[in-house]
Amino acid sequence: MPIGTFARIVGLTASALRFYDDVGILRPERVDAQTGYRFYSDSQVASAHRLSQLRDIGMPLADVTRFFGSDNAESLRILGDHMSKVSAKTAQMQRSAARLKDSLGADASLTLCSLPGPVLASAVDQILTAAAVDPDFPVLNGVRLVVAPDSVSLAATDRYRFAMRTLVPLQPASTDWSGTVSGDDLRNAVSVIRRSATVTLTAAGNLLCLRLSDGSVSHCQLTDEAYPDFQQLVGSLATATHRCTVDKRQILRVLEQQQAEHVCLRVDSGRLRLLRPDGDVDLDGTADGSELTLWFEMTTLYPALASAVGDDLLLDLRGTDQPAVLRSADDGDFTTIVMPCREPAE
Amino acid sequence: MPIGTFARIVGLTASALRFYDDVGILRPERVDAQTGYRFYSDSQVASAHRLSQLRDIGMPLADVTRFFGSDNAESLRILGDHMSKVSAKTAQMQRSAARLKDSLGADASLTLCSLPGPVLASAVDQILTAAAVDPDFPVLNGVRLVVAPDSVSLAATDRYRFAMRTLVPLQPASTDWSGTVSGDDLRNAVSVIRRSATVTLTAAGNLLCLRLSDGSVSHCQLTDEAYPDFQQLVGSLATATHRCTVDKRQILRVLEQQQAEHVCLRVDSGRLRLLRPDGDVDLDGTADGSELTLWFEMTTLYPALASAVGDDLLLDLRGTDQPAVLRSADDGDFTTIVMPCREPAE
DNA sequence: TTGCTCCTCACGTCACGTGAGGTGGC
DNA sequence: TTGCTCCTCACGTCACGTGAGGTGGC
Repeated sequence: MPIGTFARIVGLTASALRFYDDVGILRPERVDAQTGYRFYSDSQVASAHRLSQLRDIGMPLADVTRFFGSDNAESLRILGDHMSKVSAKTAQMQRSAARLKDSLGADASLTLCSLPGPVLASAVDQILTAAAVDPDFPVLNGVRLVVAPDSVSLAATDRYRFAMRTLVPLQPASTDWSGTVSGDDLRNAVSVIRRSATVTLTAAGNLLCLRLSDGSVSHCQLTDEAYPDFQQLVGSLATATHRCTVDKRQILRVLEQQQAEHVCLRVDSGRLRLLRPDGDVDLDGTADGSELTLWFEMTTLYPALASAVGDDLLLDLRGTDQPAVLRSADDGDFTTIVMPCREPAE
Repeated sequence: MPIGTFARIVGLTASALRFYDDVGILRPERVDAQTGYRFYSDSQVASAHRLSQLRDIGMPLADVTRFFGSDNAESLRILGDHMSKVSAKTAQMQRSAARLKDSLGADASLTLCSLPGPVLASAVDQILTAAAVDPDFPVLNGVRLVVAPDSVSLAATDRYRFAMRTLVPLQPASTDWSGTVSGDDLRNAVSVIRRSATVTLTAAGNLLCLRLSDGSVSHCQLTDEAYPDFQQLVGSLATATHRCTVDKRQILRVLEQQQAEHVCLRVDSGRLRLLRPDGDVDLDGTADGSELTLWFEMTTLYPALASAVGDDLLLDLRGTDQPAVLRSADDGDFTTIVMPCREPAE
């Protein structure tokens, strides 16, 4: 096939293919002696496609040549080495950028509050389990931070689950403030946050600055996009129709052994049961209300239970199309709202 | 000052400075008409240094020009936009690399085990709190993975704290296997792991492949560097001299309110107490053994307690220079070993 | 004849780095 | 006189992209 057709198939430009011919990385199978036309064969599609992918990830042509000259294991090593370099470089750049942001943002920044680093890190870990990873909703990748004089709350949602944690600042804050923090930036910062005795949060422009005990500063981007109004969401919940208590350890243990993608809970004569094809399980605890069968996604319910605080949990239900609320039996600082799903078809 | 001196001070090369002069980005304060010698002033050091930093993070000169022509807030925006682009590009590259690795590593891979995604994700979250972030010990940034026929264990340590979690695979595994997984890669993968009903682990060369329910695959680099022999560490612990029970919620609550970098625990007449300058706190629970005063780093002890499973914890002590062991009172699948520290000087 | 693909060859890109050949000050 | 810094100017780098000017097949 001629160069244009080949180029479209493998995702390279004709000019790139001519260049690869010149430098000898990918020679056409046949060159017409008369016209100089290059012709490629079907069997060259695979390697040209791979070449295209290697260039997409920025591998230099010298390494690409080595890659094609090596066996599978060695090629994997070359690829891994390259990506390590890429990661190291971006990590380095992110640190430099953080220092720069710090020196720029030092003035005109607003001090929000101080928290013990390990406490904030645990809270961020808890909350981030509920943040979305959907590239279509970048806002939901973020964490909502609301600072009031005597509380700091973190919230995140992926539209199926909503999690909210409240912390008490070391000193009462002097301002009210709220913003949406980049979840990726926060995830990157959490390791160093955990290793700092205290962390002071300041806001400067579209940056949240985290000042650590050793004087260094981490930065997280803030976004201007509107975050769903979760305070209204929480406030507008209907009264629960079913109140259950759940033993966290037991239900987690049962869920850990099951492979199904959906979980079926049933309220029946004062008890909560987990329905499974290979045998139902009676759960410890109590359940008020009429008979009710609810389905949840395993990937929504398990993280909600696992990140909850304490062994005794309260689960408030409102029917099959209303949110369920999960919280600690004796502690209100971490709350999760979970949406049931439809009964799976099969 | 002449170009060479200036170059050394601001971290740029003389050749780069000549180029910046030519294109008009950074003009020397004075140019000798006779010799063409460039002379820079002290007042140019700051902006040249900033220019150097901007180039280090790969900002194009066109954006650098805008940066210097804008006010503080606008400069921060330009910087943030640039870093967003950088992050987006590396994320894209990492996804492409993952696909490539997958297509290469598909053959010759060894299936290790399958686990529910949310369960694995929670375990990884727990474990990663104990992994180091020290660039001097890159191995300790990793997570040790040990697969046996009927157990999968994850372990990590930063030399002050050691955490180990055991999971039960969905089907008994057919092999014994162990390796050290990149903590960064695992941290990046944990969000998608949590959203997959099941995850199948396979090893191919120096890669751990995580195959998700939707057919997609995430990859984590494995390292060949030797990981500390933690099984020997655990096996060689002396018998505990003090056995305490601790109410996790209570001790966390107390620690969350304190600002100090160190925590002092004291065993005394059958009780465990937390000594604080502003008043000691008697902790609920029991404590066997003679009088003993132990110090811990807040950044070591708090994450150990916060990631522990269950409300009732067992704390085994062995004196001031021996590791303490923390685990759930009725559950052995998550254990943390914590090193006490010296009494702080002040 | 028109429109399309293909060719070669020279030059541009981006942000400098590298020499060659020469000068100025201690 | 020697060694050092500085100068200009041309060319190289890396992986192509762009356009000019021209050809070949339907």
